[in-house]
Amino acid sequence: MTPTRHTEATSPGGARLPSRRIADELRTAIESGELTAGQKLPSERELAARYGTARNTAREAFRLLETAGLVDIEHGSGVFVHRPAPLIRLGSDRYSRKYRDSGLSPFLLECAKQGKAGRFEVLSIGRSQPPGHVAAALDIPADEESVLIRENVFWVGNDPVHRVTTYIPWPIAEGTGLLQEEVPHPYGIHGVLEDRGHAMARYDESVKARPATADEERHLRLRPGIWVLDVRHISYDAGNVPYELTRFVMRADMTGLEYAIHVS
Amino acid sequence: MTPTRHTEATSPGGARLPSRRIADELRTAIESGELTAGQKLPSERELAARYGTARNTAREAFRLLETAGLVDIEHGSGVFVHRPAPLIRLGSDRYSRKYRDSGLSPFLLECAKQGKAGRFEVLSIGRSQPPGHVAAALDIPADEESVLIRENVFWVGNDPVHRVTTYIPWPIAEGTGLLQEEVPHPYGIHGVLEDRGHAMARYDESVKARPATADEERHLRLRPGIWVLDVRHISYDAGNVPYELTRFVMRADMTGLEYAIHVS
DNA sequence: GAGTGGTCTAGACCACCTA
DNA sequence: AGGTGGTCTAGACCACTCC
Repeated sequence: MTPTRHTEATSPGGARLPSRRIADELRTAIESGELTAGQKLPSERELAARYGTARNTAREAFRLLETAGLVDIEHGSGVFVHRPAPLIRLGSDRYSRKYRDSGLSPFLLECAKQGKAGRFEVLSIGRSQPPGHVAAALDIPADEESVLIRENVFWVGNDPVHRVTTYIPWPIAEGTGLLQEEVPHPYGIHGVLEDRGHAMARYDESVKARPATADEERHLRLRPGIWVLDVRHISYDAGNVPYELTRFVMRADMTGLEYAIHVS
Repeated sequence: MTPTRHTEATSPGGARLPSRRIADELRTAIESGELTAGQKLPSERELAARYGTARNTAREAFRLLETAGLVDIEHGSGVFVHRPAPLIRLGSDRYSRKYRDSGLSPFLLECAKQGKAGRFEVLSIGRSQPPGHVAAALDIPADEESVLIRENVFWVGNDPVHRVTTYIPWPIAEGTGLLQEEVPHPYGIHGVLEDRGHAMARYDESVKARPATADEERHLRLRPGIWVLDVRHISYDAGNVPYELTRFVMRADMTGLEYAIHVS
């Protein structure tokens, strides 16, 4: 009940525990810059010997640091000071018409801007029943095959970073060629929808972070403990019709979002 | 190299491991709804006995589930199916003048909208040297005491949820009363700055997620493994002058962001 | 005080990486 | 092959919670 005050402690109260003590000393060395990103730490066995503990205790110290994002544990190789991954940044202007000349879809546009090689892989395409919250947002029936669903994985270099699911009301998608893998427009899905009479006038995005599901860990090749950003995007045309909903699940250690907001 | 395909497996390859097996069975029970949020799981000792393993193995199973966000482990009480915390949602219109009548600052406005009791606690106020990236963004010298810094913790109910640091160029803050704890304006800091000639015309926000630091775990009372949203907010006035930078560190399990974007 | 999780020991064997 | 982390055992004692 009475919170202990410490000037320097990183593990209040538990500083006496061997695993915390080992972790704290390594943490201090990392945060002070004495150990630099990518540098290899002593092995579990060596730390255990050095501190006179069981190997499991040294191991527990490494776990604490891994959970805090300070080290990367690599099976068979060793433990290394965490090396932050380069971010792919998504700007709120990525749908702007000013980039139309680039002939790139929003995701590839961002990759190009940031000098990265991006591509997307199609997981599935099909007409089907929408989840309830999608039906509600797009104002379509939940009990019919009322949406086209496209599932993609976006890659940056050799890393799968985004798991993307797009829902388009079937009456809008029908006959546009969006059932095929190859999107029949240089500007991507949004180009097709615009030709169909739905030009983006505004969009809403809601952002949450949460641990990855087992499924997402597989698709995005995540080690346990990495969180994802879960973004729900809804596009509206000039008539205020919601004509497209996309859910982005993005590995949070490699993704940044940037929004420019005008205040009225 | 050859990824194994499983129809039902949640832990590819490792399904043979006792800890994974225990975790997978509990995970299935949770995801199927057989165990519901808040429900108590068997104790480590009971699981160990039931599966004929050492207690540590049952314990490891619980750790796997905790990392995935599926259970909450409570020292002395037991392990419970994870009960998601209610979100505090921050909308991109929270600085809009249309809410001026409410007489609430943006954060308290959001709390009121969502029927929650919000308050903020002042950690520190002072004139000091800005960090380099702040100096660059606000276009002020990094080697002088050129900013006013206010550090707050925002509370929702009994939970500290946001750690907030605001930087205001000293020439703007000087003489406004912002050095005192009590902000001399019903609309908060932004009211004061507006009276000072800096009305918000637009703002930029960049969003990232990352594990909490030890310091943040303490201030926000987080258990290890919880990530935070790290938001860098810069306000611009009608003359395009950046007059305020705020860094929000928000516990990601209790925070949602919502943006409405107009496309041109 | 009984029951729960938290930490630790001292060993063993397995899985993976690098050479 | 040798070194590294990954998992497991069968105990022990500590710290916390709840009755």
